[in-house]
Amino acid sequence: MDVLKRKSEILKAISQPTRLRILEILREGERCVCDMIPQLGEEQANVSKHLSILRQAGLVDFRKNGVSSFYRTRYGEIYKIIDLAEEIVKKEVLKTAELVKEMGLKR
Amino acid sequence: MDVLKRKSEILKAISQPTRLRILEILREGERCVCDMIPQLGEEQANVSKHLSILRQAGLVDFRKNGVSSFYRTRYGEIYKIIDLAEEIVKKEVLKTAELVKEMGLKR
DNA sequence: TGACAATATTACTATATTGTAAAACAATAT
DNA sequence: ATATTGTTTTACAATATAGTAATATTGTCA
Repeated sequence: MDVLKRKSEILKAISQPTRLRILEILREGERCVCDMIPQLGEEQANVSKHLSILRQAGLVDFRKNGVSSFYRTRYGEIYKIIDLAEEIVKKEVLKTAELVKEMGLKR
Repeated sequence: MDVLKRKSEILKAISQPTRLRILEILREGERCVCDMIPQLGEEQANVSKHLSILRQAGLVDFRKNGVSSFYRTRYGEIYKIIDLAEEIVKKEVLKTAELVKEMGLKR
């Protein structure tokens, strides 16, 4: 097994916008697909496909109860990763704000 | 600006195997493109393109010195993200190892 | 100036990804 | 048995991405 490729797969699976939103929902704990669909406002088939990508990437577990499927995240690290990405965004915003401030002063 | 989209962009930029390798080289500090190419064993044009993707994603800074370009990482968070992905891989390996052990005992 | 070296860009092809629509499944209710 | 509900899978079209080859750009040096 190639660790590099595996790391790439994991990060790629996390990186897609709809999947980020799914993971955000699962941050709270186990959730039924039927609950995710309205929250996401995406086609049911689309949600299902993104869930299957997260499954294939080994990032989520799921169990079936009757006709319903319940998903949950497998690794807390996923959220640490997402939060770090958010920190980068925050830093960017901060940098831009400072730049604006500087430009303002120089008028 | 859409934070979700930006997070997605950042993680996607990091997730590609060749770019992960580039970022691994830059972990040590600023590096010249001319040093990266032989280390990566990839086409010059390909390396250049991946660097431009990292630039566009705002993850690296670069400066020119004569004909050479020197790149460096902009955010330490990038490496925290990569290391967390590696932790997930390690956990997976551990799980598999335990499974193998269990199966071994049950023979 | 002209040649060379390092890097970036463009053009192109092959492959992957996303979203949607339609069909298939499986569990439950009628 | 048939219908219904929740979910997954398949098929397809549009778009994005990665890699390679060729070309352009820029700085340096003879």
